[in-house]
Amino acid sequence: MDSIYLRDHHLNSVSSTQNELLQKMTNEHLSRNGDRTPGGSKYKLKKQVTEQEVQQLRLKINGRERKRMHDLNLAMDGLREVMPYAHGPSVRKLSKIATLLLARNYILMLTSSLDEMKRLVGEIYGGHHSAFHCGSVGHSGGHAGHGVNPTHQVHPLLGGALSSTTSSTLSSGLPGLTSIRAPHPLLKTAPTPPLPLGSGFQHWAGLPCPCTICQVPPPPHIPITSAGLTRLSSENKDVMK
DNA sequence: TAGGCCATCTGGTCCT
DNA sequence: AGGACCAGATGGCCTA
Repeated sequence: MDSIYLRDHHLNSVSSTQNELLQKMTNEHLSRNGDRTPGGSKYKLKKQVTEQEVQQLRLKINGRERKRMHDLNLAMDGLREVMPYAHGPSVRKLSKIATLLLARNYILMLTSSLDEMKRLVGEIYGGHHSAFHCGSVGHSGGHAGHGVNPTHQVHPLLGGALSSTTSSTLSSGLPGLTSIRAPHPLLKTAPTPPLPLGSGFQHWAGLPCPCTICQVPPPPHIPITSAGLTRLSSENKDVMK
């Protein structure tokens, strides 16, 4: 298909400056297509070579672009996997735009949940950090996942709270909550019911934390409005039946 | 059948 | 110079 597509639709309009060779060969190709006058044997030989080289170069570039898009799609699939949405063969996968918008809302929801958790911790422990059940207080190392650090010092979600000495910053409400619903025009659809958690979505990556903090029921699930999910929603209805 | 979504090709631009 | 990235164009597939 590639070669056919190349010949029939694009090669005649090639004027690329991707590199000098391609441009030079393209010009020769254009001039050849322009009048189609048969040239001498010397020209014919050069013409054939350049045409092959143009095609090879074009295929090479196309292949790179294809691979790049495939990698992008793989990353998108990886994002879909961690999204709190129903997975499965019978469920249509999220579109790209829906995945990105849903991911944004999900991050905002997690951020607000984190702030709420910080606030609760601040209220419960009131600054008596030494009595914190999770052991010694210290920096957990930023993005280290829960359970990754064998020392298990400070719960990752609480790092910022414990580092703060005042509860004023902790009780600053839920700044991100109001922005959960993205103002994206695609989100004009009616609010969707709470999205079902995917089978792969588990609290703390499937490792139940013994901390009492983690025993606190999670905040009410914020409905994640999804954009352009009308088709998906209808499919889910069928799945739910 | 129209519209949405996607894959692919392509030319241009920027970066290393 | 070569590769990465981006946006436009195009055509196919699917659904309402």
